[in-house]
Amino acid sequence: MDKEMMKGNIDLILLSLIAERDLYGYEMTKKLKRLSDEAYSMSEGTLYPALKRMERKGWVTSYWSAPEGERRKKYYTMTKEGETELERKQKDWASIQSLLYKARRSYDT
Amino acid sequence: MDKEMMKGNIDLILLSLIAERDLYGYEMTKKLKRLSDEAYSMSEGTLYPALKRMERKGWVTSYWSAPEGERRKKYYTMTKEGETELERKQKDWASIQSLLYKARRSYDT
DNA sequence: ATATGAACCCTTGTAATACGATGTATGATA
DNA sequence: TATCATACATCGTATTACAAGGGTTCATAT
Repeated sequence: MDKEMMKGNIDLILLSLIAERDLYGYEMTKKLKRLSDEAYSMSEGTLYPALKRMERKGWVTSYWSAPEGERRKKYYTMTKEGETELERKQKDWASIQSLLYKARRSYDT
Repeated sequence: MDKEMMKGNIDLILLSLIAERDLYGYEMTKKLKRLSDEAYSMSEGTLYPALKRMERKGWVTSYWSAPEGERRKKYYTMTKEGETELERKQKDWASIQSLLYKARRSYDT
């Protein structure tokens, strides 16, 4: 997978995951790898700053889990603002897709 | 349109346009604006460096047009390498789309 | 004549980003 | 006890998109 193409799409991907259910960071990397059939590995140097950024923007919030005998995990959950932003990004994605479609058929225009 | 989301997609968009037929830079901005129903304006500060970059990578080549009585225009045309790269980027785009699709249905996984 | 604006090309500076490298700690397993 | 997977985090580097600015040419309006 072209890493340059992930630029700008990282947030959309993470928001899509978190919208389904609360996840912790490390779990996201594993899940993305599995969902992409091992094609894409999000580096932790990408993931954790991205989560911080999204929290700062108010799209997600986090909480620590502390069950007995388990390792601590920091879970992320969506906010209303995050849902709004996700919808916005989904629309943008669709717009770019439409633009690409038209570009491939624009010889005479 | 979210400008952060354009990152990494600029090259794909431009390659898609140039693959259809040779274009000059200024023409590309007008065409993109029209194809997007005025929603997206690619700034010239984005366009020209992008074209230079792609030429440096061997994806496109350029030539000046010099018809009588017309302004000079710098046209860009695809190379074999550019076609290969376009196909690669189209596959990457499809992969991300598939990943997004799966992410939205991954509650139990 | 000349002012204006559109068409056309380009560069520079800034902020944001993705990621490799690196660090730390804990729990399980060999 | 050594090692590996799990889990969180930061820093430095290269790359990027874009606003702002600069320049030329041509047509049209004043």
